[in-house]
Formats: sequence, C-alpha cells, structure tokens
Amino acid sequence: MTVDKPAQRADARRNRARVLAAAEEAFAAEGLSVPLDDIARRAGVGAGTVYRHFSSKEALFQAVVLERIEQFSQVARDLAASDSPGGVFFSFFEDVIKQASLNRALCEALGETTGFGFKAETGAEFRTAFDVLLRRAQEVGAVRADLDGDDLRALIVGCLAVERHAPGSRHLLRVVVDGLRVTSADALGSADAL
Amino acid sequence: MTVDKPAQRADARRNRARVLAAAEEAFAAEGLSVPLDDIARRAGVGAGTVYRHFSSKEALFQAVVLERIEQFSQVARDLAASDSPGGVFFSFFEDVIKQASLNRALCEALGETTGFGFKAETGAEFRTAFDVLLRRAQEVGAVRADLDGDDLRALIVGCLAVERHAPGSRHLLRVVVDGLRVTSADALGSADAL
DNA sequence: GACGATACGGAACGCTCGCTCCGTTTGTCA
DNA sequence: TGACAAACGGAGCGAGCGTTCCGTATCGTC
Repeated sequence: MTVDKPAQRADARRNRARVLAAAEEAFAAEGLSVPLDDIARRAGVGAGTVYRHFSSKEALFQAVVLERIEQFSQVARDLAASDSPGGVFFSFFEDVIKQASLNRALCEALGETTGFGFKAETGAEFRTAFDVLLRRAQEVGAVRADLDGDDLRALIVGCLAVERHAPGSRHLLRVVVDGLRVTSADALGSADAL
Repeated sequence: MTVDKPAQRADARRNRARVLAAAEEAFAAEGLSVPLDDIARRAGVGAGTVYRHFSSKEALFQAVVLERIEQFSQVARDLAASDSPGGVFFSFFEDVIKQASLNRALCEALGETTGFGFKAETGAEFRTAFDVLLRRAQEVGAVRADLDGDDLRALIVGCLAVERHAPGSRHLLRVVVDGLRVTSADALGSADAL
C-alpha cells in the first residue's frame, strides 16, 4: 500500500525535528506572525532548509497546531468511558481553555473561522471525540440540551478571548459554566429580558 | 481659552470628512488591515491628503473607533435613569455586542488589550457609564454580585468572538446571559466540578 | 485678477517578510 | 575512500504597505 520511501538522510530527519520544535515554541509565544527567519534561526538552520521540509510557513503552522489538537482528541477519547460524564465534560472543557490560553498558536488557530482549527477537516477527529463527551454530559442533564458541538466550540473560542482580556479570572469562566448548567426551566425567567 | 484656529480651508474640511467617512466604512468592513491607499481611493483623495489630516493610519483608526464608542457612552448615560435596571443593563449589553459584531473595526479595537478600546484612557467615559448601569443592575439582584465592570467588558469581548465564530446564534448569548443571572446560591452546585 | 498661503496627489522610499535559487557541504554506500 | 545524490544555507527577489516629499493646483483675500 505505502510507496517505498526514499530513505531520508539522518541530518534531514534531525533538522526537521529541530524546525518543528523551534516552530512549536515560536508560534506558541508569538503566534503565526513570527517571521519564518526567526524560526529558522532558533532551529539553527537556514530558511531554505525549512522550506525543504514544509511547503510553506502556513503548512508548518498547521503541522504544529494539528499535533496539539490531536493530543486533545486523545485525551477526550480516554475520558469518554468515564462514569461521571458531567464532571468529565467540564474538566475537559476547562482544560482545553487553560492549555490554549497559554499557547498563542492554538488561540489563533482555534479562533480562525476558516483554515485550520476546529472547523478544518483535519479537526474532524477532535470534533467527534468532543461531541461524544458533550452528548453524554447532556444525557445525564449536566449540560443544557439546546446546544450542539459547534456551539460549545464557539464558546471555547469566546472563553479564550475572555481569558486573553482578563487573564486568570476564574470567576468569568464560571459565568459561562454556570450558563451551560442552566436547564430550560431555570432559564424561563430570562425570556422577557431578551 | 481656545487658541485662534488658522481657519481651515473649505476643501480641507470637505476632504477630512470624506476621509473619515471612507475610513469608517473600510475599517468596519475589513478591520485595521485595510491598506491606507484603499481608504484614500475610496475617499477620492491621495495618500498624502490622508496624512495631512491624520498623523498615522492608527490615529485615523482611533478617531473612527472613538466616535463609535462615544455613541455607546451616550446611550448608556441615557439609560442610567431607567427604573428597570436589570432589563436596561441586559439590553445595552446585547446591543453593544450586536453593533460591534457588525463592525470589524469595533471588534478589533475592543479585543485589543492595549491601545484603543475598552482599556484605553479614551474609553474612560464609556467605562464610567457602563459601570453605572452594571452597579444598578447588581443592586436590584439582576446580575450576580461577584463581577465588576472589567469582568463584564471581558465578557463582551468573549461574546464577540463567539459571534464571529457562530454568527447569529442567539442561544449562545443566552448561555452567557443566564450565567450572569446566576446567584451565588444557585451556583453552589458547580463548585465541585471546578 | 493676482498673489500668497494652504492643501493636494501620487510617485517614490524604506522596511518587512515569504519564498526561491544555486553554489557548497554532508551523508551514504559501494 | 571516492563518487553521487541529498540536503544545506543564506543572499537575494518581489510584493505589500506605511509614510514622506515636493511639484502642482486650489482657495481665500485684497
């Protein structure tokens, strides 16, 4: 099935890893706007070497982000079997926000409405795992039923914006979490104000 | 008190207004990233003319945004005397979000943690008027008491991010609004999950 | 209508940055 | 160890854009 690989040279493998590591660090700190030359310098290689391994700066960014999102997917899958779906969902929800708020690359990728991030086809694995957690939490009544996965992912993006604006304010995250717990019966009182 | 003005020429006044109008439209549609040449072209003037009236592209942006934020301040002041502080607060809260979500310049300015927007000293007037609305809503128990003006402004920024990611989803705004209504007694149940 | 001050326009400058090109170096294998 | 392919590095190209400069046009006034 797989075509014979040309057997990459050892220095090429090493340099590719260095570029990825440098990019991960640089993108996390400064986001997509970090100049590619900076990444090359951090990696101890020339710009040409970066382009030998990644077709564009954006492809490098995507590779870095994707790796991280797939870590999240794995965590979500591991949690799916838990027997306290409510607690598991909220702790995962908050964990994603906490991790991403420390990583500008993730913030920018998830915040993008197009390209990479939640909405990209590459993020399908994440969406599936996340939707399972959400559905189970809704089945036990821990999360209001009038929301779907896209809604929750949009809320994650919103929470990231809040976090960037008011770093470390856990009571703001609680506002959203409390809003997610509200049942339709509780929420009746808000209808007139809207 | 005011120094004698050099009596601006008529064409200069006209061009300044044109530039402002073009900038308002262009920034609203494309945000700060719109090239200044585009604004000049839309206004029917040369780039040099823009710089005669505004010291930099950023100064022009700030002028446009500030005008808009002061409109909000005026609305907030007008609402301050209302005898239903809860309803007034939430309708203002949502109105700001609705208006800003249609205006990319506002989104970007408010989302900035530095520079212009909520946090700038130029936004002090807005902050004062907004804080009055919030305090009155909290006094009648319509909004939970463990939040201050900065918290609410951060939530506005978050709601704007949500709105950009999931346009027109009013039920997501309701999640936040419901979260704002939760009293500390209601919220006790969420403590274990955090 | 003529003159001086004011304002205009847009070519050009300088800078950043993604990306490419090619002469040189390095790894691999016989 | 020699030879060839693979990989490297970094100078340089080109595009985009904020800003400036200065020759020209226009306004206001006498």
